[in-house]
Amino acid sequence: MTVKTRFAPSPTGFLHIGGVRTALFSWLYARHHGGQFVLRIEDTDRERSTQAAVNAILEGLDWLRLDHDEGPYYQTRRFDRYAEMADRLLREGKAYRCYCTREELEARRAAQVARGENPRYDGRCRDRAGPVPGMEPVLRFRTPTDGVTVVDDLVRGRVEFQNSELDDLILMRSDGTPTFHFGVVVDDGEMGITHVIRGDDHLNNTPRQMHMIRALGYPLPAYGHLPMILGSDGAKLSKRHGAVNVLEYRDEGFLPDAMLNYLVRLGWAHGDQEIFSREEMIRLFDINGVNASASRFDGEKLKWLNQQYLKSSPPDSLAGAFEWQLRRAGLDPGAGPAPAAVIEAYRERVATLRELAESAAYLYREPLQADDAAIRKHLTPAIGPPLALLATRLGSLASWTRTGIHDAMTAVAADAGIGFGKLGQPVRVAVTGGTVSPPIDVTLELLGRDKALQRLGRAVSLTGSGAVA
RNA sequence: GCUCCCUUCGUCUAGCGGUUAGGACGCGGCCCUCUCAAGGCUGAAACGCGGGUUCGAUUCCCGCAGGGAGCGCCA
Repeated sequence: MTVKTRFAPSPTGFLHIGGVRTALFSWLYARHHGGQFVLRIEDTDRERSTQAAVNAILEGLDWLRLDHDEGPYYQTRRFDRYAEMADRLLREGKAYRCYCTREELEARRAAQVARGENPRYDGRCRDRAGPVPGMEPVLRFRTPTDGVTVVDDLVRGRVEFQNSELDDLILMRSDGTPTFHFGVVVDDGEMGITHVIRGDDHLNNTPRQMHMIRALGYPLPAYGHLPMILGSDGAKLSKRHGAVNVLEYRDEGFLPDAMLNYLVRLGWAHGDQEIFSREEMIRLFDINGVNASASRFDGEKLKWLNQQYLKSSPPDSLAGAFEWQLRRAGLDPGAGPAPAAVIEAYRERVATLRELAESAAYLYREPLQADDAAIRKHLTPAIGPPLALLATRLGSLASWTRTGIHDAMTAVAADAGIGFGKLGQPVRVAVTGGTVSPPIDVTLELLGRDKALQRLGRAVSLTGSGAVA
């Protein structure tokens, strides 16, 4: 049997970080077993489904390169199929029409809760003789009333449910559209899904869906219910924990592989290993190793991982995303050094590509934006002459390389009778406008001779002016 | 309220009857150093509680407590 899994989001919002983890595990399971991965959009709720949400899901999966072999299927395009199956169940007596109104249902639920019972449909239309004139009924599934249903969950093990605790789910709404439960079951059956890997918020739905699958005559898939991802405070992951939309992570300058690597380690491990390439994830992942307990999302560790990826990726492979970040920051990538060189110099001092773009902005922006406090502190009158001397020496350098620059600086520092650092920081402030950058020789090399000399010259005039305290 | 699930450092986790309970993020210290990082070394930090089972429980079983999910003509 070839494995076939699916990711079945409902397009009612952006692609959530928890949804991505579910998609990842499902995708990994399929890839690990050489199977198929299906994407299915569960848009049966027409009120809340939007095209924008569909696009966000597609864009997110595409960014992460979680590719599917089939789909995307849209449930709204399969309505006639659900209707057929519904008719069949009705004819076979496995489903029945229910004429209870929402108000009646609600009142009964309230009464049940008041009595300390598990609120559920009481089955009163099960044996109703005829229709109620002028009313469109819903179609309900006739769930077995006794016995036990066992879910052999791939991550939780054996879970038992008393059928008496289950009620009769609605299959078709009074407007003739299918409900989520029915769509899922028909689709999983018809698409030949062998392993249903989803969030554990569905564990309670599983026994009911199993009954429906049997009634429909489909083979039962295996189930694996993944634990939730919580916010850093243990509460349900939401906006106030920071970004929950994957695309925000892209915008923040995270790398898709780092994202996946972080997510795969939430609930799964392979010994002490922290870094997994895509290939390793696929080779090593198995659902048996997945934890049953919920985990918290830790943005700090994600950043650390992202930097690990930044440091180990070929700079050229990061160039496109870096340039994209520059443009987002309103900078022109063509106005500065080659992206790969900047990445090379900065990747161990930033955690994200966005931070990189911010840190390296001085390379692309003209005129320089300088920090006043840094100028006051480092561009003192005393440093004026050495700076001027350095400018002269650099101006006559045969070739603009970091070693040549470094030698010139060493010589000027010696002439001035100061340590390298006493010269380095003022130069850094002069050319970057701040106190933080890669090694100063590398920084100057990156900037290029023209800009470096021009900024040095301006700094010299600053040291001689009243601008300095 | 009812049903179901979960419980190892602050966090992510390793562990699958006998370990000085390991690693990683974060945090502290030291080293390196022109700044910031990165890196190296190092330190503090955990088996929720109570019963069993067993020669022996972090590990198996049962309670309790705490946390979570579900209980819609939402998905």
